[in-house]
Amino acid sequence: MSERRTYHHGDLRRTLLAAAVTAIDESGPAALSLRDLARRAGVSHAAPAHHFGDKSGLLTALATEGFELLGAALADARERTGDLLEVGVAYVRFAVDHRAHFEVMFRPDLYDADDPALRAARDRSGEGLSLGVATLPADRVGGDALPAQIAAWSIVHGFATLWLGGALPPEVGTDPETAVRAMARFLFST
Amino acid sequence: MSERRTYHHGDLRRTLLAAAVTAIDESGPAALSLRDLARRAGVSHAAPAHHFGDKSGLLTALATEGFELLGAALADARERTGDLLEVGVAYVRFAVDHRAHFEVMFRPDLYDADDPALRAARDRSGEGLSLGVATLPADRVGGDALPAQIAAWSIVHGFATLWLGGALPPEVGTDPETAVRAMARFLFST
DNA sequence: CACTCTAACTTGCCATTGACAAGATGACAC
DNA sequence: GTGTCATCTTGTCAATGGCAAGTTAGAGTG
Repeated sequence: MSERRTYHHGDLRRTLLAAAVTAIDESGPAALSLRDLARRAGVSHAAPAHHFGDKSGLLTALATEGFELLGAALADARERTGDLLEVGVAYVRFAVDHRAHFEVMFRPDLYDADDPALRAARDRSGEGLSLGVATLPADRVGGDALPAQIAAWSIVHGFATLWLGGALPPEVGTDPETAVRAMARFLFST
Repeated sequence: MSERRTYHHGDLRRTLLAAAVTAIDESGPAALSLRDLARRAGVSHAAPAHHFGDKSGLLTALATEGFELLGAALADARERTGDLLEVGVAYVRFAVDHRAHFEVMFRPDLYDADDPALRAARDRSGEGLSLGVATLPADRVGGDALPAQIAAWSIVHGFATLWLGGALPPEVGTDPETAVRAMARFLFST
């Protein structure tokens, strides 16, 4: 980043995506500036355009990367534990650990939601959760699995969003995983 | 808006907030431009600054208005029905019917989250949900009410966010209220 | 009614940004 | 060694947010 000897950067695309993550972590996706990313990467102000076309192109790439990471995290949790609760915990953990990705992924007005690569990654990550719901006993889910899927997704997504937004009261504590498990204990205690 | 005879607009503050809602409904909060709002209101490009200071000031006012509307909607549902489910439905309905407000309210990087008026409105609207949870029978909630509150909030907030983001599969249908009720039936059927 | 005071709004300006066009560089194939 | 093309740069333009200084009208005061 600091000292570049060659005219060609060599790995600018990934460098820019990493810089975007840092910048968004610092000040949110609204304040993101392509020129700032270029400065962070030590390249000219127009270099990002070559790799991503425009700002929404860069965010499309970032969201795609995010959906791929999320899909992998959910699949891993399911294969390791076979337990829907653990898949849910992994969802929240992903949101907290990859805040910048997560904040872009669910803001389709920032990127091109019709991009084929993005759609594919998004669909794959969606499978992660529905396969997780499939680990529930059939009599628990009932005839139609859809409400169970929507419920599971809403719970973890809502919690993650509220947590990231700082909207939850301080009594919830500082560890999201603990709070998610307490919530699950309440919901499925009956 | 169209024909202004007097030098003073007379109701510019509210006009600008209404224009902001329209603009955000059209293209999301990221694309919001103060100068565009000024054009919509038929005033000069610097007029908004007089009422709101800067962009984040305008969004602070919009978020405050949103929290007040949400608080009123939740209180109304609770007083009318005394049923937590109906409070939850009102939450989702608010998000769908006041999309622009909702999208700003939970994006604190866009506004000044420490503004006193905003904090007051936010706390009042938060009460709406916790009082709703208080309508549940005590043995259902258990010793600590916090997990129940977080759960209720996460469910409706997550559903609303996913719905607005267009992330839910098309099989969910076109009426959010129906989907919320189906989800609740699944969660509390046991 | 005349006068003043001030909130409401305007005009003009500057730095920054996203986007585009045209040019410079160098890695790689042949 | 030569050409070719992706990669990156320089230069430019319109639009934006924000600030400073000026203008207007309306409300209050005598």
